[in-house]
Amino acid sequence: MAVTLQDVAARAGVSKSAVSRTFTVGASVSARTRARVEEAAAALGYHPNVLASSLTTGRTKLVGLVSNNFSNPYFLEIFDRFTQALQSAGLRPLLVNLAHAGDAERSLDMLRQYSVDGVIVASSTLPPDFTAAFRQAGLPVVHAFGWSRNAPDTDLVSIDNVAAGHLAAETLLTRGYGRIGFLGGPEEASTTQDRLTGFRDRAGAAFAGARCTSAYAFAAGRDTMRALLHDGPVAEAWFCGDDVIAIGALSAIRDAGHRVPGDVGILGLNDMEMAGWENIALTTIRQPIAEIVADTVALIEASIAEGPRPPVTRMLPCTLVERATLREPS
Amino acid sequence: MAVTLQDVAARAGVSKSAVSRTFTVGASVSARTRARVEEAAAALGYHPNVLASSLTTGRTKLVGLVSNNFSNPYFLEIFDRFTQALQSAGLRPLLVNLAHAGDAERSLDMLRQYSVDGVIVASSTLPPDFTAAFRQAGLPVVHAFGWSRNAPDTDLVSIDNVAAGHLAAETLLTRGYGRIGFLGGPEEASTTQDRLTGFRDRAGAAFAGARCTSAYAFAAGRDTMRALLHDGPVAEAWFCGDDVIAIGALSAIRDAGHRVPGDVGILGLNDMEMAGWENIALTTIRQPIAEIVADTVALIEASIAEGPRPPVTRMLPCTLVERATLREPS
DNA sequence: GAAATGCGTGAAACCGGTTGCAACACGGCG
DNA sequence: CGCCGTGTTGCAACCGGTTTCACGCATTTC
Repeated sequence: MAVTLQDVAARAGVSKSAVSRTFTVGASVSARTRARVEEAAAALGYHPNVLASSLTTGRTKLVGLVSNNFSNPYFLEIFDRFTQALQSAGLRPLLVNLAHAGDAERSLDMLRQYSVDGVIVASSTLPPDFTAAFRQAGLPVVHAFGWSRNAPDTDLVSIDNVAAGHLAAETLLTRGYGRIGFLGGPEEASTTQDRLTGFRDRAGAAFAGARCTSAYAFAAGRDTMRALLHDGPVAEAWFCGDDVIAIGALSAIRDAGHRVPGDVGILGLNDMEMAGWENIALTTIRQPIAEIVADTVALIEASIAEGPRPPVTRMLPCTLVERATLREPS
Repeated sequence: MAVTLQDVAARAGVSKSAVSRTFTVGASVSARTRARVEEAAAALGYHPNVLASSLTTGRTKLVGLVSNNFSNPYFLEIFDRFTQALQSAGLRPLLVNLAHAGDAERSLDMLRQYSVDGVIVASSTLPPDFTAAFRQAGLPVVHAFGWSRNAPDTDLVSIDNVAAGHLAAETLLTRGYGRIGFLGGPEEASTTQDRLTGFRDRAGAAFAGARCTSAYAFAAGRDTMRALLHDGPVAEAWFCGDDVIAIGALSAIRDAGHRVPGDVGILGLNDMEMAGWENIALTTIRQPIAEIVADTVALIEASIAEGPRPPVTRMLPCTLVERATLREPS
């Protein structure tokens, strides 16, 4: 079927070893042999079988890309960048969708079966021992966009969520909103907790309360805001733990006849592409997603190349993106 | 490092063959041997190495999932479903992002290197000979959500885009819009051409003209609609070849002071999740994405299991989803 | 009771590569 | 001329599995 090492060796009139060495960087081959092999390989259209070589080298160049956020459009941007960055690094993303409850264990087995070189976990709401399980299996793991309290010894790349909470509270207060509240994502997400902590800290007496949604989804933001408008607590401005939630909340607020940003202010988090669309124009806190992805891939590469080392935590700063859902600073 | 077949064999006191057969369905093993092997495997935590077995079986259970639509949120829904469907079928998605020009060839080599069992191409704007290249390499290929004119012999699962064009024109005319136009996606996309063909056919004398955008993106829809409002052709209603484009167009129309759906009607295509958000409420034509994905995966499974067969084309019907960007039928 | 049938088993070859090792060629040196 | 070091090469073992094959054994059949 496919062209093998053997075929190339036969055609070039050399041994298998010679061919193998031609395609191994840093191996000792004479210029003459290399030329012959390369010519034969080109003529036959030979491509080394990564999987076969992985048997002896122990490297598959496969990286598990694990997530359970397949409904938040923000993650498409994340996947886009991850796949591109991995491809540039010569690594291949094996995508794992943790949609259902039982998927976690099975995925772990699966990634082991394919002997992936490393795992990137992109999510803030995974079962807490999931990341740890990889780590325990001896696989390099980097957790991006969130973290597990139960896996303090894994690499982590993320924004500083407490600082994001600070920035949010300061921003809302600066704009002259009196009572300010927090409308977070799922309660169990580490990011939600951290953002709330930072926000409440800085809001002080102006803190009007917090509510969590069931998911990072428009409907969740809309319904929770509806309930909030009906039952309270009331606030003049809300910091939402995610842009999609913020957009849902916006929709509910306008439906109820309130004006944004005059009556109510809304501040999102992420700066997903849609936040910039003119008919949404969400003021939001931007995650430096390019840097997060680049750092994550760099860490995975380093772990693969250099073996185990003490875990690294990298917290990146956020910035405010001014649009139209918050009053101008007075 | 990892537990191997050999380890299990030693512990169970049997040969490698016996262990291998225990994990091969339909192989001949006595109940007693099977029990012993299973116990040993469980005790050791053994999982067969798929990659090693792929050497002899020729099956990796890896499926290339190739796309270049990583900026259209609609595709996150598609990836979500594909990954879930593949996982349920015991297959693993190796994600390939064709963002850059040179990626196509390299990806082809790459997928061969990993000896994937099959390839799913999810896009309508790929270089036309890309799909054909897979086919020529002897790999099962299914093209979903579009097709290549140069690869008439590959499996195809898609909506009937000409019929979608018919439906669009009929719908707009029924709602009493006089002059109707088409605002399509990228001109080179097969889907754009087919939708236009169907639309123009049925619009007849009411056809006001067509314009293509540079990408499936909000900004493209917005900018093209701005230009259209400025330079014409003028139309009372537009059929947009994609929801994101439609949403961009909506934004431009409202910015220009026109009312939707009174002055101008907008009809999208896809029914992505955001189209249903109350603050967007886009009337659109729904692609039966669940069926497309299910059929695609079923075809890949069949191709892998049964080998080459004549190519299959499956065209699924679309339905109209009523929301708020088109007048009610009179 | 002997021969035919069948299943279950292990040894060994093989899948497509990599790599340790020993053999070898070559040039430079004393 | 002999010795040595360097650089190149092929052989063979190995990675972790699968599969062919022949054989042993128990069961069935005449």
